[in-house]
Amino acid sequence: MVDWDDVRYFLAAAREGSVRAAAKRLGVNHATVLRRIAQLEERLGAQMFEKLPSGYRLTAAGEEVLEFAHQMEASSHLLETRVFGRDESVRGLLRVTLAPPLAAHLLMPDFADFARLHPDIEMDILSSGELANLTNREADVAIRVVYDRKTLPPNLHGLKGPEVFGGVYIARDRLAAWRAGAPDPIRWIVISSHGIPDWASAGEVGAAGVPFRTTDAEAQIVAVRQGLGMTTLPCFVGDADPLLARVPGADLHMYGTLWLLTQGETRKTKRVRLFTEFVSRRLAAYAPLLAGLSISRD
Amino acid sequence: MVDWDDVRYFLAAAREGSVRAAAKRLGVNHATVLRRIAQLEERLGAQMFEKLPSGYRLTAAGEEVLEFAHQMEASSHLLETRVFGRDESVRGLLRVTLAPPLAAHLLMPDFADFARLHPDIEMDILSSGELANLTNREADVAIRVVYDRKTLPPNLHGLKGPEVFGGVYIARDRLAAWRAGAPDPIRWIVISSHGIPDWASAGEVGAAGVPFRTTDAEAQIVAVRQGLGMTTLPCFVGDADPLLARVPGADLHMYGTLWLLTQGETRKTKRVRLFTEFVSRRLAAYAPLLAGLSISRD
DNA sequence: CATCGGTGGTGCGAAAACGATCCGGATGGA
DNA sequence: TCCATCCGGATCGTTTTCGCACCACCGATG
Repeated sequence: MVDWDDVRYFLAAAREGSVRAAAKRLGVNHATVLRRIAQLEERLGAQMFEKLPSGYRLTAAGEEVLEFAHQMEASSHLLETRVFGRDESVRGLLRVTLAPPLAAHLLMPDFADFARLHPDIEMDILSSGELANLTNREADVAIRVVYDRKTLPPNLHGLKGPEVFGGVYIARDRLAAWRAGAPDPIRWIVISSHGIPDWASAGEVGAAGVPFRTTDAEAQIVAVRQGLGMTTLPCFVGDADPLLARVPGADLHMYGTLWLLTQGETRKTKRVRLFTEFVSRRLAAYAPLLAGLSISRD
Repeated sequence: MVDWDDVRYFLAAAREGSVRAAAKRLGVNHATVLRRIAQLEERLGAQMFEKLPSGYRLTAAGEEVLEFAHQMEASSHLLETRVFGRDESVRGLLRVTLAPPLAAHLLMPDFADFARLHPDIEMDILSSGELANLTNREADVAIRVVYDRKTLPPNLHGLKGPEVFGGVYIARDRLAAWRAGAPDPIRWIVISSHGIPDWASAGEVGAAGVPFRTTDAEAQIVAVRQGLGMTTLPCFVGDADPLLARVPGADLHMYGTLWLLTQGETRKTKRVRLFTEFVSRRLAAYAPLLAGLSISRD
């Protein structure tokens, strides 16, 4: 008899394209994936993959099997969401996925409040950066900034939040030094994968020199605080930071609209309802900050 | 993450209504089913069953889960049949040789199952009695009862199966009549070429009169059913026959060990591997019956 | 040409799952 | 009533599985 769980390993390997990547995603050792796939191939009596030096590639047989593996996965997800949706108790696990800056600079205190308010809810904040998939039951609630509503997955239920604006920021003392006539060039600080948004202009302060690149948002913010230059930041980050100031003359720009996303059955759960309503209220209170209206321009 | 294979155990328990029956069907220990279901319930965070003294009954949550478990099973079946149907090398002839009683009284339903599972395999059951020679390519697979392992041909690849025991049997109503004091002598029924095995004693029932001889095993069994006397039979024949009973006081005796024998090149072919693995699993499930443990001694 | 990060594959010791076995209790007949 | 036969559950060695540390190999990169 085929071990159904082997199909899960097969599916991961088929998605990731290599045994090691699949193992990383599954949170197990790559040798385990290797063995489970070998076992599945043995029990099915057919090769699912071509074992290339560059990784695993599906054979024709594997392609056909993949279709039914997806079916099994879909049923498995339905099974889990169904039983989760039945759970009306406040106790239990609640997994929230959101962008790291939202967690670190805005909502973490509110999450803490919520956790104190409901000690029986085990909270799991997934802000590693990857978009957790609600349909795959990797999270129960997603908080995302969406620019075009049409890009929202149609199977998710969305609760609309405030709009998010961003601006161009620089360290306060750096700005003062520039006004005092300091000659050092002011550089653009950008996240490597992003580049300089086309809407960002340097305002009255001219940017010069080569860009300074960081890999993540936190390093970017620290770099700006150090006075290396200026960068684009969401207003709720820049305006809330006492060490930063907006670059005069630089315009704000709408990043998008915040959405609280929930999925199918889990939406009915009491703890999901409690959480979304709680966060929705807090977000409404943050609306001016998010829109960049919390400070007067200078 | 939920272990998909746990769903398989859940499904079996839901179908059978008890952990032990599910374990029997799955061919595992009942403690295993117990653990897997407990694990599934823990990971889903909900009870699937009411644990009644009379067995497991599905809860409302379990009923809902059952539907998707069925979906997973259906996908799993499709997955397996697809990969089997895809495998061109499964087509072809498969010749199996085994002793007639094994075919007639034990394995024929399993052969039928295998044939239904693999409609493209043309099966040839050689149970005429003569020992087909694997080395001479008269058969692809041999199922034999071997007493001394050293008598196995060294060039054959053997897959060891359960041990086979035999006992002394008599018709139930004949036994009852004897207990009631019927004066008719109880005769030994033997196959002409065999005689009475030296390990066979009449137990509490004394044997009298001349032996009754038959030429083949089927006639021997029919004769015993008619109440002519008692005879030695493999337990999987005698215990499975509702008209027969063991002679009280007569001991069991080991006939030997079942072996699944394959030869050289044919062993590598898919249909041979499929068949041997299939039969091996079935044989493992028959182990208690073959060992004479399927009924309590009387 | 050396290095470095990626791949699949392989032994070995630790850890988890398993099977065998026993137990207490419910249940249905003799 | 007593006994046999189910049931779920707990315990205890044993087997299987897993994670870890390696290895060889390939390709890109400096």
